[in-house]
Amino acid sequence: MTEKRQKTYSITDLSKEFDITTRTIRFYEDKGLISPAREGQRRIYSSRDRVRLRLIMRGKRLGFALSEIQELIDLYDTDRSEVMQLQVFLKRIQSRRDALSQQQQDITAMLSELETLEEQCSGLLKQKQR
DNA sequence: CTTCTTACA
DNA sequence: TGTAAGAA
Repeated sequence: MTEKRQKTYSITDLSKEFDITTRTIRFYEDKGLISPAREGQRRIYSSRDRVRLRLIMRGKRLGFALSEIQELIDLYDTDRSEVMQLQVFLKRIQSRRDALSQQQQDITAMLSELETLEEQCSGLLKQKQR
């Protein structure tokens, strides 16, 4: 009596919910990130697919590559111990953080260079105007 | 009217 | 990823 009324969604339902186009959803499917059921040609998305899409969007926000997200998802439904899943996830987080830190340093360096260059230019201009 | 595939930008 | 085209 505890039927899990498996709610299903059309591709447009999900596209609206996540503010993405149906093209994007099919794109992710091509990449193997999601595998919705089919009713003939139509794609039928389960609540499980919906969760996956949610994970994909989160990964995207954090700047992870689709390939990285895919790996995490594959692990998620393969190794249920979740240990390996977390280990890989930690690595991803670390490398992402390293990359951002590097960018932050690069930006700081560039701002500094621009500042000195600006000073030199304005100084040179004042000389010529005298 | 909604979704699908395929091809091209 | 967006867009367009033709079929279902």
